[in-house]
Amino acid sequence: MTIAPAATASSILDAAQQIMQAVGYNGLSFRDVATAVGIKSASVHYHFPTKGHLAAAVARRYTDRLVAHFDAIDQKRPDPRAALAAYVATIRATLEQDGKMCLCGMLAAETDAVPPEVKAEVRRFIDLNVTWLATMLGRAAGAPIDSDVMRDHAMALFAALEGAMMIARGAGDVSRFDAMSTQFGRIGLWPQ
Amino acid sequence: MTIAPAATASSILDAAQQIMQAVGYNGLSFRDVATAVGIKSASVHYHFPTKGHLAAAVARRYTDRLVAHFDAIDQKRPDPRAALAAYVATIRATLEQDGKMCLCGMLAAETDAVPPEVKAEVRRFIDLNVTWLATMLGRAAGAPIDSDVMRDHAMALFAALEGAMMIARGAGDVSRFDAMSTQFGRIGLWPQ
DNA sequence: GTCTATACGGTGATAGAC
DNA sequence: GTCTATCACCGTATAGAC
Repeated sequence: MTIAPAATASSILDAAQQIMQAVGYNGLSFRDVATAVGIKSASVHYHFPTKGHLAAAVARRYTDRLVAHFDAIDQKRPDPRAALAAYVATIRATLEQDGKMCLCGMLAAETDAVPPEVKAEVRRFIDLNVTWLATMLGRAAGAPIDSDVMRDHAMALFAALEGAMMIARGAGDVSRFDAMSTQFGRIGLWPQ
Repeated sequence: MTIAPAATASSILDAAQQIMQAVGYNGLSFRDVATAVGIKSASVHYHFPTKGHLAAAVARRYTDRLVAHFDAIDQKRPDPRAALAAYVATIRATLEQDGKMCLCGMLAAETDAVPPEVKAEVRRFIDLNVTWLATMLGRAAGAPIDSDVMRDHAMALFAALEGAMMIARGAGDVSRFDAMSTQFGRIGLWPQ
């Protein structure tokens, strides 16, 4: 009986994700991943044959974890306002972890440099966020969910938060994210 | 008398900017720039000794053009609402040009992979946008300009628009930018 | 200013030993 | 599963001819 069947693969995904959130798909290299894990680059190829496979696997796990996170929020926070606050807090935590970008925001910016498998995962990530946010906004408003306006509103909120991560990073001051998300709330981009 | 003293340098900047808006700093290579211009990579090095110099020059010109654009808007559109509408239209035009990112949004995402000279230019770009937007928002509101809240609001608006570019690209549907900017306006992120 | 030639490390990827 | 060895290529950068 194997205790950790895919421990190395998991470590590889961890390292690759961290690198991609810092320097993007183009900045990812098998050598750096291998060094971070403590193996050689050939061993990384054993687990993930190509860079496209590796990046897609990272993005897939990232999105799967988001789904699990949504489930947890839905269970713990029945109030849509509390759920949205928890969502924003999660994004903030990502940024605070050493000033990292959202993985899918980074890949969205790099879209033209990224293989199709990865692009598909980025779209899935965006869709899941928009759908969940639309549901929460709909509940908070008491309006029917999934209307076109709700989805547009949800996408606008999602994009605003992703943009705030990006600009806070670019400004070299992660704390500015808070100032921006406060404004989003104050203006009514999301209900509080 | 030289008619075009720096025609090649200018073409190099054009090509480098286009590439960076598509695939970022990490995706930029001297070879690709040289091919696009129709020269050899050694000739690119003659004009811009290192990649850092080249990228910083691209970013500097990009920001200088923004300043000129602001001056033009200020002259032609005394009404702050009209000025803001012109600003949003400019961003939209950037995105529609073959689905490209804002150069500085791209570099902001890539921040950890970018040399300090370039980072400084990105910060200048952000500051200029925030300052100008704060001025316009202040005028539109009739409130005193440059208050802290105005700057936070301006930065939130700027980040939201940058995020909308990024997510529209990632979603593979540039037209979604319009849906999002409409929402920003509807909600009151900027006065209309 | 632009070229050819070249140096030299990084990079994705594979073959084959252990 | 992981290693060593190797590959062909891409990348930045420089020297020196024209």
